[in-house]
Amino acid sequence: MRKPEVSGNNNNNNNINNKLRKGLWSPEEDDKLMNYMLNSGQGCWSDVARNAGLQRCGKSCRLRWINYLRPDLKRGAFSQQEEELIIHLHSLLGNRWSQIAARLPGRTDNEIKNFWNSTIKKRLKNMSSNTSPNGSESSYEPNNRDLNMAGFTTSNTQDQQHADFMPMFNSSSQSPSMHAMVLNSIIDRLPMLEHGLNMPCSGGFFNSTGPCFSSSQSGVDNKGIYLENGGVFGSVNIGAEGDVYVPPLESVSTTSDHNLKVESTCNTDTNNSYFDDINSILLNNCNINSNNKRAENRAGGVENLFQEELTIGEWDLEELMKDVSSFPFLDFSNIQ
DNA sequence: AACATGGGCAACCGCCTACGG
DNA sequence: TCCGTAGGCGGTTGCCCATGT
Repeated sequence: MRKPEVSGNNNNNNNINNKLRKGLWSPEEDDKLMNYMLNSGQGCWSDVARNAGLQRCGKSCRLRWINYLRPDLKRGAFSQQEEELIIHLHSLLGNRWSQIAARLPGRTDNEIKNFWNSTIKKRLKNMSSNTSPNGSESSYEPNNRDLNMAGFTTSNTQDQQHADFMPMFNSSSQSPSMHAMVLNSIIDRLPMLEHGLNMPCSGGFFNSTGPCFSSSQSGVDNKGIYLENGGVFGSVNIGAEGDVYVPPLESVSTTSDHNLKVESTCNTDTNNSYFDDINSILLNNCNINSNNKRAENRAGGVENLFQEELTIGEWDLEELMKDVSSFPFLDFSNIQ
């Protein structure tokens, strides 16, 4: 965070640029940007800044909108399910925060990045040091190896299968374009969380079925505030008092026509989905009610995890490419 | 009560890419 | 083909606040 300030070191002769503000956004600025975006929709961000009467650069407006003002933001603490999915996705994608964020509706890349750096990384590091006293402390970067160190041990076979999958990201023999194609294909098939009350329906994500950014409060109809203005997104989950409603994440599912389908209730006491088991390991010694059944199922759950990835790894490229375009995943790049 | 410390997170920075002229 | 501009993204900074001493 930074104190609001007026940028005075700009050599640009443009008067506007000379008075660009930096630092924290005031409520008035937020109002201006919010009103402009709701009324006019998004155009060129520098135009947004200018037309909204903001003495901010376009980038700053974009960031403020994406990370704070966007009505579909969930905010609040990350649920366990979200946390587990982040860990899982990070193990596959690394620091591709935007890709990870695309699988967690209502979460921003910045938010996830911060969460990872402040919470998960620290936790994994602690567990790493606990599990392997001789482990090196320097240049720590949680990855699959760290997850293994932290208890994600698998049979040799499955480990190898997992390893067989991951080199797709590392192979130096692939051309960059092929590399990107394969990566994007796989990324597009990763599981994503859905809003508990906004399950994908006929029109895709963010359609209006749940308590939304209701017309009674916002003056926009529930067809989606930006859909009409250029297809930004449909209605969103905002709580009754304007608070962001954090719906229970009932399930993780990648909709009907996908091979990859993971269902998991968000209950730390139930079932042995792999998310639950990851959690039981990562949150080892934490205050989670783990029953005996869960303990017994840990190993099996981890196997499930890698079995899941094995399933991904077994898809052939043709099949991947065939289905890529059919995915209804929310792509925030389309709304910016 | 005062001060020190560390965590959380909003915002900025710099680089890269896409795109239009 | 080159160049300028805007958008996108990951890394980093620095302030606020809770907690500890």
